[in-house]
Amino acid sequence: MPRSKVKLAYISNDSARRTTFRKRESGLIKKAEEITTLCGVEACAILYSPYSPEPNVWPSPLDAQRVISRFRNMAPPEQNRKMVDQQSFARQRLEKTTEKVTKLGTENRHNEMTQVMYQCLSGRLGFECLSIGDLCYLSGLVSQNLRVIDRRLEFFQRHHSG
Amino acid sequence: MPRSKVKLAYISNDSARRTTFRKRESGLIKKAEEITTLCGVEACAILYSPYSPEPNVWPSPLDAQRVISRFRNMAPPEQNRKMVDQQSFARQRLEKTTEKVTKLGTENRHNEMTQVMYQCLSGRLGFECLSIGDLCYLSGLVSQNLRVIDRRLEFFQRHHSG
DNA sequence: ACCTCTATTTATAACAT
DNA sequence: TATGTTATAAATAGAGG
Repeated sequence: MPRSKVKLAYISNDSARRTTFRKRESGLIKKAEEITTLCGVEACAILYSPYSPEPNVWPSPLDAQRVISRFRNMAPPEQNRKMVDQQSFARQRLEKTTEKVTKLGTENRHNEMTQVMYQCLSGRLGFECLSIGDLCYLSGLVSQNLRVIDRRLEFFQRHHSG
Repeated sequence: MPRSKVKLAYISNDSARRTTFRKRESGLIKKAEEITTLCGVEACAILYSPYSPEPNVWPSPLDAQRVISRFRNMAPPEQNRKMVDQQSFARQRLEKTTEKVTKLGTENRHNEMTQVMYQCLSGRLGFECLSIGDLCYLSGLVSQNLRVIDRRLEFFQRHHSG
């Protein structure tokens, strides 16, 4: 918006679009950081772009997943209970669905966290983007895997020398 | 930041914090809209606050869930295949976990979309925040439910008159 | 393609209503 | 407490290296 006012439309020039994206991406993340700090609220942002194989997930993949999970597992609205009788059949279906999603979501969440952990271990995500809590979880997972690997190594060594 | 430069720290004054949140919330969403329009990228933002019972989900709950699903179902990294032999056991566990999450995620996603649809139908989410694609999906779901309700009504009417 | 440097536009803190 | 106004800080488009 400096130098000249820009029309709010897709930038067709490839390099200009990339430059604008990089600048505005950091600006957006900065604003997100500021609002959480200033107002003490929870937030997350996910930015996909063709300029990076990975999405930019703020504040961290794990924190984002926690915020997302909260969104996904929201309880069904009180209002549903006040629905007119003709809708009771539909409401029952909602309650069944919601229950199923909540159950499945809880199960799924652990798998997701495990997946993110593996992404960190494989170097696709930097440790520096993880919070203290995330790092504790990671530490536990690493210990578990180390025990498995140690047993495996022990087996190979015994087999080799025996 | 105008009138005076503000320190980046939690605002202890309740009403000032609320005011700042409202202003910055709209600013952040505007910036998110701009970057997607200008650069043609996908993005989503979720803002939780004590000022609203529902989180502010941008661009819409359904679109956000699509972006999130893409994040959750990312394929395991190529690098894993290059891991040293001692780690192969751990890698196999990762592949199994990832496969399971992907399968579960696909199943779960449909339930999530259904859940959001019900939230819209119950008035907890405004239709105006849904995109054209979301509205088409919603339209189909409404039609389905109408058929069920019609059948139910027909049954009651027959029972009453018979 | 990526910095640095402005000229401007935009966002917004404090004030006013 | 919400909404409107304004002075100032911050973000950023385009230029130059």
